[in-house]
Amino acid sequence: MVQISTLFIDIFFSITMNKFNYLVTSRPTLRRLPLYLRYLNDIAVKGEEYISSTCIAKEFNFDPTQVRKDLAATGEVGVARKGFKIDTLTKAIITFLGWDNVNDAFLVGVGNMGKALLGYSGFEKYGLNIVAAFDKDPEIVGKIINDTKIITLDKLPDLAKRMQVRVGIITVPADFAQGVADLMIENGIYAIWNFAPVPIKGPEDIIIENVRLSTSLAVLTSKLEEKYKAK
Amino acid sequence: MVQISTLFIDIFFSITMNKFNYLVTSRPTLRRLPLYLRYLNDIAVKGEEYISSTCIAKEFNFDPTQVRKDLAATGEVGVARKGFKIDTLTKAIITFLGWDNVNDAFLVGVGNMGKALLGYSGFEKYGLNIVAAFDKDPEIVGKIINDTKIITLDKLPDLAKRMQVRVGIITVPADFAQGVADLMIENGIYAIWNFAPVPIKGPEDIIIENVRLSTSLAVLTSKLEEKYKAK
DNA sequence: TAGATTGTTAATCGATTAACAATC
DNA sequence: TAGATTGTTAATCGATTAACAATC
Repeated sequence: MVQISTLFIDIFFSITMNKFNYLVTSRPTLRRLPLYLRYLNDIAVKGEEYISSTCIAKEFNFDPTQVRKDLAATGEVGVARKGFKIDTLTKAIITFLGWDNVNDAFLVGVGNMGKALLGYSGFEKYGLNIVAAFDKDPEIVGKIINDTKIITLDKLPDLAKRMQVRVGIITVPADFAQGVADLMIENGIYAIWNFAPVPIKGPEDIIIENVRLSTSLAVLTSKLEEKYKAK
Repeated sequence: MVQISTLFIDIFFSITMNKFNYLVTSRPTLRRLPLYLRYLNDIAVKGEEYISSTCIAKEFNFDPTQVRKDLAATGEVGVARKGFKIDTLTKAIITFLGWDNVNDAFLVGVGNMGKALLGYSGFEKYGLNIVAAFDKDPEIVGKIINDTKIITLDKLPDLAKRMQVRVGIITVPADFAQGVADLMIENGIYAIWNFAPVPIKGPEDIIIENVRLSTSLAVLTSKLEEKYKAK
């Protein structure tokens, strides 16, 4: 399988093409919360008990008010003069993001990107548990990568239904992405994390996150352009 | 090397931590342009000569005015009643994004993610040419992946200076990311595409794009949460 | 008490959308 | 000409930032 070409024609920003957009929390906030979480982890190690919004804001060059508003979204309340209790705040963010509810996930496409994702054992931290990986290539089927067995794609429908899997990860080449997505949706998967370089589409009630590298690259290269011009 | 753990603790949205922010064009526009580009490619194949903003907007569920404003940023002008000439518009976007100026790039960290990036041969399309890859692991050094030779990291300073490389791609584990970034910056690299799960920092004039998966995942999982709650 | 920090309301800023005259 | 589409100006919308009283 020519897996990798899949991945990087396009990546780096998630746009949900669907109108499943009744997000209570704004996207910017949702994007910042994981940043805070990592920072909280860093400082928790140092033995601190409280952290102020001012302090978090400084770390990321954000506005303290913005940080407080973001944190308010999680329901956590701070203490005047002290700030936020690190351990409960951490838990609040994790709960808010749904990272304490583990979701079983299927991954389809065991190319380079698929392998990279399988190799990463930290997804549980984010509430994602890849229970099976699928591919069409008989060379790969049957192998075990990072404790995950590679299964032939034909078995996905049956397994998805029996295991009640809700999340699908797509790491196949562009041409197959929509087909795999359709197959997933047909079989009860309703949240799709798409790493293929084409955005996939689905019914409005399906949650789709398209990962794009090209978007990231566009920001980088256009800044480079401006820098060249400035010289 | 435990490469993969690097990658996916965190990804999926690019935040430049630096204040190198005199972007003439807004980030939202910059993120949409690559989408248009892909769409233009799709329809160019069908033999159309002109495309209207209305039509592009429909494809992405955007507002036609927004599309026109985005396209205006590239300097391309449309024709009333017809729309935009597909081939010149395509070129205008590519030029605007700087994707026609090929930048030589170094990649550091040949783990799963590094390999995935090396395996993807389409970066030239985005103005990126990975000329060398570096790693510390003697097992990998000397091997050739997708026509790119893996070189020992010690040689980076010398080569970066001699080859005048400006762009660095970081695909090492979290703990090494900042160190690699510092090494790059010391040796004249001033644009860094960081795939490590920790944001890297640098002087204000250094262009840094941090790729985060966790951000993408946060949007996905929080939507899942809301969906569960709704039920 | 004094003062840092919270939570909240109001002001600002920027991006999206609406309105519309000009064009081909 | 008629009418779809452009480019642009104005209105709206939403997110960020400022201001500040309440708190510990």
